[in-house]
Amino acid sequence: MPTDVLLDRLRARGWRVTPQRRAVAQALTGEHVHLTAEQVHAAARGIVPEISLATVYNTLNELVSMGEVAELRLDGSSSRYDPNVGHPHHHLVCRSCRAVLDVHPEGLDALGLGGEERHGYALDGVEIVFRGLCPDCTVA
Amino acid sequence: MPTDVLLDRLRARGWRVTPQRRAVAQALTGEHVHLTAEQVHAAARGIVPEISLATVYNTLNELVSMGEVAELRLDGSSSRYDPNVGHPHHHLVCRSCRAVLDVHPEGLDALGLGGEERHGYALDGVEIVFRGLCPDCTVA
DNA sequence: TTCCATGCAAAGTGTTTGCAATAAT
DNA sequence: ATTATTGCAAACACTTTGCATGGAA
Repeated sequence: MPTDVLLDRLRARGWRVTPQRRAVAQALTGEHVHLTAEQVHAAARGIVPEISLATVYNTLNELVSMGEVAELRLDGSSSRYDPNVGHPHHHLVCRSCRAVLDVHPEGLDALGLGGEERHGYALDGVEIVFRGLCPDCTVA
Repeated sequence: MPTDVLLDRLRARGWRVTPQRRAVAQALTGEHVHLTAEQVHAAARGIVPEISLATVYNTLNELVSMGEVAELRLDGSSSRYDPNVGHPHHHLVCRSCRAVLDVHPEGLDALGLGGEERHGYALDGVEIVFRGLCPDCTVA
């Protein structure tokens, strides 16, 4: 059974654990976490002051391609990183301050967003992106 | 009553119409159109060879802030531009070749994607982004 | 001891901007 | 004639990469 602790999962995959990587993993812990690379860097520097931004990017990219972290391009110029891949969810973004919250699928009624899961937001738009393989790519 | 022709709507708003802008508007015509700025540039150069990429970007940004075109950040590094704002819709993206299709809301059953609207894709993921104002920003 | 991860700095993208020349109204 | 738009090139922000050093296993 897979542990719930990111670092253990990574170690199990033969990841070489370094202080820098531990710091990045630590920054990416919790719910409603959607940090930019810059923000991860800032948080990680609080633990390992000499960590470079390049290392943060390298680490984030690995985590994403391992499927341990999701990369979100919600808007703006930079990607956000969401560690909460174990429990599928969607996102609620404030048009003004850009605050991002997780919304859980059970909270969806049809395509609206019911009580609790609306988190008090005044909704004015929904964007849905379906992913998959197109007919051509399914053959190949 | 608002015309269906983009250029007429723009003129009605007091837009100064130039050959370059006409070319951009023309490139952004049709359904299932989700071009990158580079692609719009290429298409527009077919009509006005001397149009610069900067002008394409300037024009696209105006169209977006006028609400006449939607900017999509589906994945990859660059934005895509979708002129089909009159008829709200969602998107279907191929993980392999990145083909993008419009899917119409009526085609959604719950959060799946029914027959016709599945366009033959083998689905393996859905991302939903809700937009609105958070409680703090609603007050302000 | 082996090999991988790190930091740095340079290079790369995609996008934006300042400015003088030009064209739409 | 007036004022906005254009093209160019430089500037920008974010991200990636090459390479020598250092550290994890």
